[in-house]
Amino acid sequence: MISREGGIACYQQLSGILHKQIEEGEFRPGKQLPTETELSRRYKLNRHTIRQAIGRLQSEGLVYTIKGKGTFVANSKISYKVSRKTRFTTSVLDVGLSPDARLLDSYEISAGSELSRKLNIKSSDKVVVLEILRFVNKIPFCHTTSFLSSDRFPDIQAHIKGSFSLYELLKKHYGIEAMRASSSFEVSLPESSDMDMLQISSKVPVLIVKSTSKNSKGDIVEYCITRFRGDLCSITVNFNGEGR
Amino acid sequence: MISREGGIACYQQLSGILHKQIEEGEFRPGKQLPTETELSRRYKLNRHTIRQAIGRLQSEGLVYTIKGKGTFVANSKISYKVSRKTRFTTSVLDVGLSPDARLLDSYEISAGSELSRKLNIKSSDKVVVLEILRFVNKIPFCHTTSFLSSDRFPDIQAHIKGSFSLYELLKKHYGIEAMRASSSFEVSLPESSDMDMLQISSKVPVLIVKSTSKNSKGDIVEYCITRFRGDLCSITVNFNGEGR
DNA sequence: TCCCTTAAGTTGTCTAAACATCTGGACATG
DNA sequence: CATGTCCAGATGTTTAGACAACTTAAGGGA
Repeated sequence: MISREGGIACYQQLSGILHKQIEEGEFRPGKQLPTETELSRRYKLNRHTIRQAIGRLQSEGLVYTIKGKGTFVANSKISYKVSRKTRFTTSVLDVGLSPDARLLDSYEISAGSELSRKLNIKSSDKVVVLEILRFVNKIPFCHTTSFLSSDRFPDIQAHIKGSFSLYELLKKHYGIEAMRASSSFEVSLPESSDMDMLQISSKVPVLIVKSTSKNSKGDIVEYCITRFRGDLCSITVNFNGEGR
Repeated sequence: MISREGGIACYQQLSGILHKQIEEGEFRPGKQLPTETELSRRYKLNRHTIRQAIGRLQSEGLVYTIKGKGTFVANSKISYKVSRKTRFTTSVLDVGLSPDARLLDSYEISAGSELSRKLNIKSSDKVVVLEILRFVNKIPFCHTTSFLSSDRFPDIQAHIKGSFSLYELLKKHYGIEAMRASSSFEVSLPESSDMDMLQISSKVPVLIVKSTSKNSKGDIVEYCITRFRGDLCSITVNFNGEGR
C-alpha cells in the first residue's frame, strides 16, 4: 500500500489515500476514522507518521479530532455569501441554518495611525471597538472585531447590549444604512485566541476578511476584521451591486 | 524563557516568541533565522519541537524554508485586487510589480454534471480546459484552471497559444467582454500538484477562488478555479461596480 | 583555469519511547 | 439511585536518534 521508493513521503501517500476514501464516501461525515494505533498497525507506519498525515487532513478541513475520543469526518462547508448589502444573519438564514451572536466585549481606544487611515478620522479621535462571536447551529463560526468612530456613534456601547444585529442598530438609532465597500481576504493559521474562541486546533487555517463599510454618501462608517473557521466555510462574493 | 508549567505547549510558546521578534523587526525580511540546531541549543528544546514551532510560522506565511539552506523571513503580502473588471495583469501592474503567465496545458473534455451546471450548458457538451500558471516578479503566484464552452469559443485552443491575457483574447476574437459575476473563497492545504507548481511546502495554505464570468447580456462565459499561494497574497474585493 | 569530488552544514522524514491529558465506561460506595 | 473513583483507550506533547536529500564551499586533479 505504502511505497518506500517512489520518493513521495509516506505521510503524503497516506493522507492521499485517506482523502480519497473520504471523498468516495468510505467514511461518512460524522463517522470516526480508525484510531492512530490502528492505522499504525494497518499501514506499518509509526504513529508519529500517521499523525502527520491526519494533520494535513485537519488543515484541509476534511476531518476534526477530539482529544481522548478520536478523529471524525467533517461535514461539508457552509456556503457563506457576502455582497454590498448581505449580512451575517440573513446570509445564514438563507442557507437554512440558525445564526446566533454573542457580544464578547466593547471598549474605547484612541484611533492611532492605522485606524485613523482606515476610518478617515484624526489619530487622536476615539474609536469604539466591538468584539462579536457568531455561531451557526450553535457552533462557533467567526469572530468579528468592529471599529467605529465614537464621535459619529455616541452611546453605541449602551445600545449594542441586547441588540442582535449591528447593522439594524445603525439603521434604527442613527439612520445610517451601511454598505460593504471593499473586503480583503487572507489566510493564516490560528492564534491562540482564535483556537479558544472558535474551538479549533492549531492545524485548521482561518480565513481573515477585513471589510470597510460606507454610508450612501460614501463616508466610511465601519472597519471590521472577521476571522472565519477555514474548515467550515466557503465565502461567496457577488459582484452585481444588489447582491443575493 | 520557555515555561514547562503554564499548560501551554512549548512549541506554541516558541512560535509566539519568534512571531513577536519578526514583527518587531529583530529579523528583517529575507534574513535567515537561526538554524534548527541553534534554536534547539538556545531554548533547550528538541529539534522536533523547534520544527513544530517553525511549521506554524510557515503556515502563517511569516517565514519560508529551503531544504539544505535554512529558514528565512518572508516579505509582506502582495495586495491583489479583484472586482468586476480587473484582471491579473492589470492588478499586478497596479502595485508596481511585473506579471507573467505560462500556459501549462489545454485540452477538451465532456462537461459532465457539475460543469454543465456551472456553465449552463448540456452535460454532453464539450468544454475547453486551460491551465495557466501566473507569476509575480518571476515567483509562482497562482494557478488557474479555466473552463469554457467549446461551442461558444471554437478554435480557442489555437488562439490562446502565444496570447498574454485570456480576457483580451475573448474581446478581440469573439467580441465578448467578460465580467466577474461571483467568486467564492476557500482555504485548504496544498495538494501535491500545488506544491510542485507554486513551489511551496505542505505547510503553506492555499487560497482557492472559484469565479464565474458573464458577458454584458448576462450569459455565463467562463468558470475558473484559481489557487493562490496563501503566504504571498491578500486579495481585496471592491464592491463598487466599476472597481479599481 | 575548469571541473569533479568531498565534506560539512541544513532541512526533511521516519522510528521508538515515554509521559500528559482527556473520554467513557465499569465499578464500588454512600 | 446518585456519586465518586479508577482504569483502559484515545489524542497531545516532547525527547532521542538515525538516515536521506539538498546546498555550499573547499580542495584536488586534469
